[in-house]
Amino acid sequence: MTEQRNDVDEILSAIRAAARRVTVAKRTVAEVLCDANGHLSADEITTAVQQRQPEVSPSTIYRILEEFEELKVVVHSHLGQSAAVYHLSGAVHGHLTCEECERTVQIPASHFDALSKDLQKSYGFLLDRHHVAISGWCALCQAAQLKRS
Amino acid sequence: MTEQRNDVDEILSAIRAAARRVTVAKRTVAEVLCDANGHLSADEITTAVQQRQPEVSPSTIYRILEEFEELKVVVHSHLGQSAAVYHLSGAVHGHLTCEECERTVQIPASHFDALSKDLQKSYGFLLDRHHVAISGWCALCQAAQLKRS
DNA sequence: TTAGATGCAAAGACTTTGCGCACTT
DNA sequence: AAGTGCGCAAAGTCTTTGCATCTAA
Repeated sequence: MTEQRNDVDEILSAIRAAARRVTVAKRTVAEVLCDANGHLSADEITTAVQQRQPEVSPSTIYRILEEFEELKVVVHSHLGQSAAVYHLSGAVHGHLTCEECERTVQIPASHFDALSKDLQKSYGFLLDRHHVAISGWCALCQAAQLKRS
Repeated sequence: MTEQRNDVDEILSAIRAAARRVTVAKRTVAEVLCDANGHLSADEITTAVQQRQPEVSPSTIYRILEEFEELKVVVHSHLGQSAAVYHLSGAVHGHLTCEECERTVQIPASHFDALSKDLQKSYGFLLDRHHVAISGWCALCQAAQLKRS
């Protein structure tokens, strides 16, 4: 219940600024996203929202997430093989996903500074720092694999 | 019809080495993958295979691709928002996907050398060079956006 | 011969859409 | 009052699975 009122209010302001309507469902999604320190799948968001507002349907969650992305307050990425995950766009970071244990860790976007410059220079490509999702193997799974062989 | 016999044969050898069976469907999938210089979605692979062998069903394609991934001859990534794409693991490269036009370009894996070292050092994370998929905006869409504003 | 591979159809996971009512502004 | 937003249910897309049949080895 560590609602960061500031963040929630920022989202609600963005909604008003865009002349969209502030509803209970949107407010609750905003709260859930602010409470979560990491990324959540649409399904996890739905569950969390329904704990507070059981009437909210999954399709509404998707519509709200879509709206939040348009408003640039939320961002999603596709990690691993499964469903998309959503998080506040304020938290600029990359994702490292282990192909073995499927766990994901977040790292500061600064790790991608050099790569970003390189791609800009070589290909004119502007890297989306919110969206960086790297696959590989985490330290633990590497160690486990070594032990096995 | 530029079948690279070498690559195809390598795949077939890998199948035999794993005591799996070489079938018409597998051979055709291997040929399609070798013919394609880039990455293909499961659906595109199915279509291409069915042009040569109309009887092959989508589920078989998925099963074959799964087997090929186990054998480490094929790799898939999730680009953009849509379906997974598959390609030979021999072709080590990263993907840059434009969020605007959805186009993807391949770049040499060497661009990720520095990042790879950094992640290894900072997090013990071993980057999967086959799987790197970066989102952002291509030069053309950036230019178009500038013009608009 | 016989275990693995396939085709078909059905199920599953995730996401989007149509429609009429409800709620925000 | 006016029109956006919502719940519900159905459809859509991509992928997996069960089972009987077929086939490579």
